[in-house]
Amino acid sequence: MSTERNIWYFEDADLFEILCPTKTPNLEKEHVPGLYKKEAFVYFKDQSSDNIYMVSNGRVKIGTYGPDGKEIVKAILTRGEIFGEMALAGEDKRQDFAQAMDHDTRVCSMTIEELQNLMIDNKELSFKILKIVGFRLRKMERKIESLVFKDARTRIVEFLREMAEEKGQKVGFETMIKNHLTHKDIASLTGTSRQTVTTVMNELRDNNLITFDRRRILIRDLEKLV
Amino acid sequence: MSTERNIWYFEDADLFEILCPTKTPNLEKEHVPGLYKKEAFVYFKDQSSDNIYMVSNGRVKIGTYGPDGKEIVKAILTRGEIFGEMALAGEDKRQDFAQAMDHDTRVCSMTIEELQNLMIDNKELSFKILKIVGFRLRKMERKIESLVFKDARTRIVEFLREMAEEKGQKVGFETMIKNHLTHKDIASLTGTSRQTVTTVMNELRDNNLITFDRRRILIRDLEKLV
DNA sequence: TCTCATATGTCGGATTGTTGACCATCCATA
DNA sequence: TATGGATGGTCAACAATCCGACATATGAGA
Repeated sequence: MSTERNIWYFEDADLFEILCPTKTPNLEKEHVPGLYKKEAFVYFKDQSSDNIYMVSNGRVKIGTYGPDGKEIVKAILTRGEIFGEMALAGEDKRQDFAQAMDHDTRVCSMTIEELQNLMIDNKELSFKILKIVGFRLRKMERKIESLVFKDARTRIVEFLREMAEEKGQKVGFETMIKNHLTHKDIASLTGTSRQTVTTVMNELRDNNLITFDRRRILIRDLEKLV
Repeated sequence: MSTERNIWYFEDADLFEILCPTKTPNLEKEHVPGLYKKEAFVYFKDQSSDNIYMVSNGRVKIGTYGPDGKEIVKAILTRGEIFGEMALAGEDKRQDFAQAMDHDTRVCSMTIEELQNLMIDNKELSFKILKIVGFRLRKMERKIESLVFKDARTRIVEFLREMAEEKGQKVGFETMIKNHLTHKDIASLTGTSRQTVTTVMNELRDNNLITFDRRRILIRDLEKLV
């Protein structure tokens, strides 16, 4: 634990500042965030992996396609979240696509080469990147456990809790999740079907545990949502 | 795939030297590999994460426990493979346990602090570690896709193929996998049940695609195994 | 060699969740 | 404001596979 503290001690390097340097406009030519329309792709599957990105505005969907061509959504990212970082870790071609979900989606980027050069001079940055990748890894492991062990209903409920904890705004006991996802998205993220999501969410609403409409979900009491 | 494998082996060699330096016995006091009996734990779940390990001999099972106390096997590692590396990436307490599977299991280790010091002086090592973690991440992603998309039979078949490609010995068209796992282990690794594994494997045997006994599996022709 | 715990093989019933089908609702935009 | 495509709601039928139960086989250790 004290070890832990030591590691992150230096780690003040603010990734946001590095990737989206709004404050230091001396090199601004390079750092205009990419602007994407709704549905536009930041990158496609199988494209070569040579950039790393950070969401500055809007939402970005990371996903891939199943054997039958059906889309799997792996993650939906919002401001400040990094993606495409697998390029750093030896990925050759993109395994996933990255697609803007909102109209005014802005994404900052940097080539792997640039970032690697920064990392060489900046140990804290290296550790931070490692930490980010490690964090993803743990999240992924939890997802696997969830898929193996838990039934569809539980997976959906846990997904809602996670969303609420990560991106929700607390208002007293209640937690509000904006940026509403479609049932289809939630199904894909939890490995269930669209119909099951609908059923479970309605059941939760009937039990007065949540309310929702097409653009937000309100969780009455995170503690009680089981 | 070839790219992937090249990277892996090339770097592995180095790491092996660092973690299990058999050739440079000048500091041998430190580098006697830990010796574990069958079933002995290298670390337990919830123990603090302060070492990184490499299997030198025998097999090590990485796993955790489900809500009902049932064991989930996440990976079974053999010589040259690294584990416990999440400690580097900010893990505080072990999410998994690591348990020796064979009698004379030997494991080399190094504290995170030591390794971090090495990494600070050795940029290449940092990148290697990052790649290893990234490699894990991709493997994990494939596993998730597999769990979401594919039925039990397919998952089991793909698992056999992967095992064969990673650890099998080719003999002409045939591929032999030693270190036989129990059906229970395979079930846990693929997210299926013990009975389903038995059924599928017998079906494969009936179709003359594989043969097996309790200590090895022989795949007649990797191409044809579908 | 004998014995017992562990591993494998097989079955049918129970269950979960997917699938497809169909209708209702919403909302962007023409 | 009219309209079509996307989204949400619900149902019945079906399929996969898990689970419990039980029999058999194997092999490590007494």
